[in-house]
Amino acid sequence: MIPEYNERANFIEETGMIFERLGVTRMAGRILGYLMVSDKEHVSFDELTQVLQASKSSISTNLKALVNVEFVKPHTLPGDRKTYYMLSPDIDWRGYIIRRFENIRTMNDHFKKGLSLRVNPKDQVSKWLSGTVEFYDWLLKEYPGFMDQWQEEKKM
Amino acid sequence: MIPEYNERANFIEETGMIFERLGVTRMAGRILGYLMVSDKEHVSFDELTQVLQASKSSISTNLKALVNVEFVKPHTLPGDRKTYYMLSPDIDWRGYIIRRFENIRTMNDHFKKGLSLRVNPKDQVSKWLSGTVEFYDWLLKEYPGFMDQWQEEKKM
DNA sequence: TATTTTGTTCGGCAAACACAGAACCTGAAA
DNA sequence: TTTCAGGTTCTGTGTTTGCCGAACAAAATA
Repeated sequence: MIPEYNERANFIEETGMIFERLGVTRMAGRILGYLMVSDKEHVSFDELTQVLQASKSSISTNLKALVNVEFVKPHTLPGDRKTYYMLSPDIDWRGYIIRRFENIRTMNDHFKKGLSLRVNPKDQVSKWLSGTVEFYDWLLKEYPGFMDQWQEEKKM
Repeated sequence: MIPEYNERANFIEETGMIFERLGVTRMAGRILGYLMVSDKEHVSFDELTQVLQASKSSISTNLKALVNVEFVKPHTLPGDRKTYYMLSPDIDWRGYIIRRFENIRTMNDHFKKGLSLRVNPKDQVSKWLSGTVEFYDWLLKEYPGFMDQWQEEKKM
């Protein structure tokens, strides 16, 4: 049973909304959405402008951004001047998680700095800060090992 | 050695920038920054407007938002009409991490939906999608147990 | 009752940003 | 050497958003 046109269209728009909420542009999300539900292995620039009904400039800009963060991979063919695009087959969602943990590292380092600026290292706020730092230090130390378990389990 | 005025001022601005990048307003970040380095246990509304040189409206709005997400806790004193504010002593950073994982759940559910819309469940994109879903399913199942180890280790 | 304190809320402005359209570029083909 | 295909970059515009100031509570005080 072939999915309805509207189901796909909805999916694309939803992808737009989801990624927009994550701080990416709506259009970039739509591109990803289309790449996910298109049954072609790779899609041309022109097809994107048409199916998403967007301007070339918007597609161009967002596509470049997606290629930059390696979510999308350009694909070329001999004797064809066009560039085609596909979901990067090696998007590393594990790496994506790791990058998010790095945000936490930034935050944790900042907390340490805050702690160092406090006069009384034993008052309520200081205690709170050091408790937080303690937890994050633990988390940042342990999470790579935790994530490695995935590889282990897959081998079995 | 008492920290320089400027070190604290810098810290506050940096906190603003960090939280802004996380999608919170700069002003909310500054409030948190000040609460972290102020040596008072709790801080009045008025003090915030003065030290951050911001309007009452901005402080009011951002403070309410921070109280709403339970990063900041209001504190009142008998015989005092003012409300004081402090870092919520039980900000749950573990819970914060968990909430971020919920974003991943949304994404993962969306990927499953995308997968269901594909005609050929064995082509490249489908494989990529199912690989991703597999990893995220694993992650979402296992991470609470992983995080619980923190409680265990602390008990020892 | 009038005034002050302690905020909240509303209207508006300025900056940021996503997108569109058009001008522009580059390399192949005619 | 023009023309065209395939994009990219620049400029303008509508929308969103953070912040401010001013108007507006509400409750204590005078």
